[in-house]
Amino acid sequence: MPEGHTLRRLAGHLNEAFAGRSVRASSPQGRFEVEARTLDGAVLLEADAIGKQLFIEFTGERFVHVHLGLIGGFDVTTGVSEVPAPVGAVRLRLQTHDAYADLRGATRCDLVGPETFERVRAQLGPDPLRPDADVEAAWRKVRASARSIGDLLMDQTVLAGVGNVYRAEVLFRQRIHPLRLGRNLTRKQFVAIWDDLVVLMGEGVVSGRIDTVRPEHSPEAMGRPARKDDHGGEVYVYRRTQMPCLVCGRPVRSSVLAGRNLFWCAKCQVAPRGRD
DNA sequence: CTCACATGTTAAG
DNA sequence: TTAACCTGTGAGC
Repeated sequence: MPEGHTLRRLAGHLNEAFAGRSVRASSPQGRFEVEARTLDGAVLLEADAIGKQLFIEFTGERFVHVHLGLIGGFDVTTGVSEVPAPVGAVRLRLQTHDAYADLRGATRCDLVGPETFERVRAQLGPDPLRPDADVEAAWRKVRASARSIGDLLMDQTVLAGVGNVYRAEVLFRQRIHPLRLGRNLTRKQFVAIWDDLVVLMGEGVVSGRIDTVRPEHSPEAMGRPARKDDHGGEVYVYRRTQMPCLVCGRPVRSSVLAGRNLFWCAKCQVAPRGRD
């Protein structure tokens, strides 16, 4: 579920439901009881996402800092005549008379002040979903790095919001092998990656899915039956190990880099040689 | 039904 | 580098 597009979308939903309203806060499961009790009845000013971090600002310069981790979810439901009893392990519930939001499985849900908010924000790289994002700040780090671009794209201090799906897909779309070193990319190549992320992640915010396959490679255009991916979208290489590449037909390769699965096409994304 | 694995991150070894 | 955390899903028995 949660790459940057999910959090930006979630911030939007929270604002639609609660911005400017007094909100009841509770922790039915008990994990965030102290935080909930402190905020209960306060006015929610604005929810905002920076990369994969979610900040919900309440009156009094108080922010709830949420990170969904790998499996967390924050479901927002609006327009109900009656708010139902929580089902399962709801860590934090926000509600009004006609809307509620349930947080489950999050790794972080901290009540913090403006100093912490600024500190966290300061250590995150530019977020492709934010209009004020500074692509040059990311490029400066990439161009000076002896690490691979696959590694760098997942580093939230280099670029905030990209996860394993967008990493695999944007590198395929730009035909750049994930093990190419950052310092060996051209500025043009990196800017192309960035610009593509802006488009892809922006579409993800609207659709709530990750779709990356261009029309000319779509199942219809290629005469294949449409296939449903379990993350909900149509993709080129992510979790398609051993399946034929949608462009050249060779089997998609995979390996593990820094504890995360990496996916690429060995023909479409030419492997680096020597020191790259 | 049980088990492995996942769009993530942190902390321990 | 590995384990740990938290939950849902799909594959396999």
